[in-house]
Amino acid sequence: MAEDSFDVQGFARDINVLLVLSTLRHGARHGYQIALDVETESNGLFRFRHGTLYPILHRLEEDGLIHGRWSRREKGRRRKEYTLTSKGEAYLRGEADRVETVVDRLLRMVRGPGEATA
Amino acid sequence: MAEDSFDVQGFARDINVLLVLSTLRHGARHGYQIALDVETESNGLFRFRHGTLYPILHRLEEDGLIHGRWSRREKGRRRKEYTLTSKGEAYLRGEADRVETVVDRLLRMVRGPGEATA
DNA sequence: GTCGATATATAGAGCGACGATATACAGACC
DNA sequence: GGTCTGTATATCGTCGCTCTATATATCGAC
Repeated sequence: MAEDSFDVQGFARDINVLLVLSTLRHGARHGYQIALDVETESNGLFRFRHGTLYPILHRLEEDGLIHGRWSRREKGRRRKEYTLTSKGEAYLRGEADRVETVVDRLLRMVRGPGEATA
Repeated sequence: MAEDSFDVQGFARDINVLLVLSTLRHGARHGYQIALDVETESNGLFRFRHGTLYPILHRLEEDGLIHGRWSRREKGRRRKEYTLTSKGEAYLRGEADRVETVVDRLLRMVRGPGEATA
């Protein structure tokens, strides 16, 4: 019996979602800060362009994985602060495991059963 | 000093390329057989639609990672048999390591430093 | 007063997988 | 003879998603 097929096309999006949600594990963040955090914490390996980030934030909020509210500031451009919902937390854990499993299976196929990991 | 940024968009393609090249490690294959092998060996987790597969094969041949030649058969539809070139073998090894590294870094960020792997 | 950093947002371009469709050969079944 | 299924390669149009570019807005520094 064949299992569910892996969605290759949606993988890029999955990775971006994981990155956004993971920064919110440490507390509330607004969009611009999320982009900075991801780039800093990954030493530039992962990076968000704002044309990618904001649509993702809107979609995640719509899906109930994050919750956003406009913070009131006396000075500066207004920000939208996002927090991780319990639904988002659960998704984050499940998705991380799923990515690990899929890539593990992929590397096993690519390297063959007898070949050790570098 | 920031390292090179990870290309999120090209990751789906990278995965498909890895799958194609890995089946050719076991010997020459034609396109249709590659698709069957990938699906069988992964127990249906990974899967190729022919609208995806053939363009990839053409591009890989153009890039010199695989080499194709039409097999002469008395009966049946003619096939194009592909073999892995030395360039393709090298790419396969390097790319597998790269995927592993990137995903490792991703999961480390997502799970945090103190959290063990499931 | 203009430049750069902060901050959010959208429209359009472009890349790549996917679904549909086409072509072609062979065996089975009626 | 005609149809259906399985083998086998190929292309086109669509769709989803990232990326570039652009727009708007606030503020400090020069």
